[in-house]
Amino acid sequence: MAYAMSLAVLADPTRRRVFERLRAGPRPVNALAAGLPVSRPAVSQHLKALRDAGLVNERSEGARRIYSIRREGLRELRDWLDTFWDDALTAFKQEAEKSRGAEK
Amino acid sequence: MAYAMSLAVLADPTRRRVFERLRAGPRPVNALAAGLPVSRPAVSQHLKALRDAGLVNERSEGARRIYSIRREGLRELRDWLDTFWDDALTAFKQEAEKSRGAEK
DNA sequence: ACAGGATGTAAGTTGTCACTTACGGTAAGC
DNA sequence: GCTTACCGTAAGTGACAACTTACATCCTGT
Repeated sequence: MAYAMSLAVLADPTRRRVFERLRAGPRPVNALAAGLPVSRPAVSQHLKALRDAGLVNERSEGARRIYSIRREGLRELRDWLDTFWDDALTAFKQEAEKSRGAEK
Repeated sequence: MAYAMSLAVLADPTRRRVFERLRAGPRPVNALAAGLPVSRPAVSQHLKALRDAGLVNERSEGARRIYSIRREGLRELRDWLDTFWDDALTAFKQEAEKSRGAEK
């Protein structure tokens, strides 16, 4: 059920840009917001959403909050996508298709 | 860039339910809309969105329009997800982390 | 040709959400 | 202590998108 939240959270372009920036390594909010066309509070809100979805980790370092990618949070979404490649399912689908008749 | 559209399209719960129903095989709009808490036109609109994103195929069979999953449409999203597991990237990230010292 | 079923599309409404500004809190430096 | 930087949160606003109803279109029987 968590893959639904991952999809919803990653669907927003700005939020996705923040998430992708974290691929280069852990970053404080300042660095994540720099250069983006939105305000820093907006980035904070996006980070909260990412955190609630389990997609990022948060760690305090003095006055800074360091965010980093949490790969585990992506696993459910990945698994869900894989269900569309499942062999048994594909076989069933092809069989149903074949026994159907003609196309177009 | 197509993975962005896939994310946006699959983020909607109702649209995702329609898409998941197609796992059982090709279906006409009628069958897809049956039992859903929304009207049939709503399902039609969702199918258009899925089609524009390349996630489903459409085939005419008499008066019916038969929709089916198009797995190719999911590949970019799948590849994008994989970039977060990429080994070379992880190595780079760990190295950058190690040789850090100064940031900002 | 007409009726009925199946589907796409137009137009309008409403809720949600991403954004902004303003403010509060904490940590580090002078 | 005071100031400044860093960050989260509250409140309000505007745009978009998912939905509805109504209508247009195409196909199939009779």
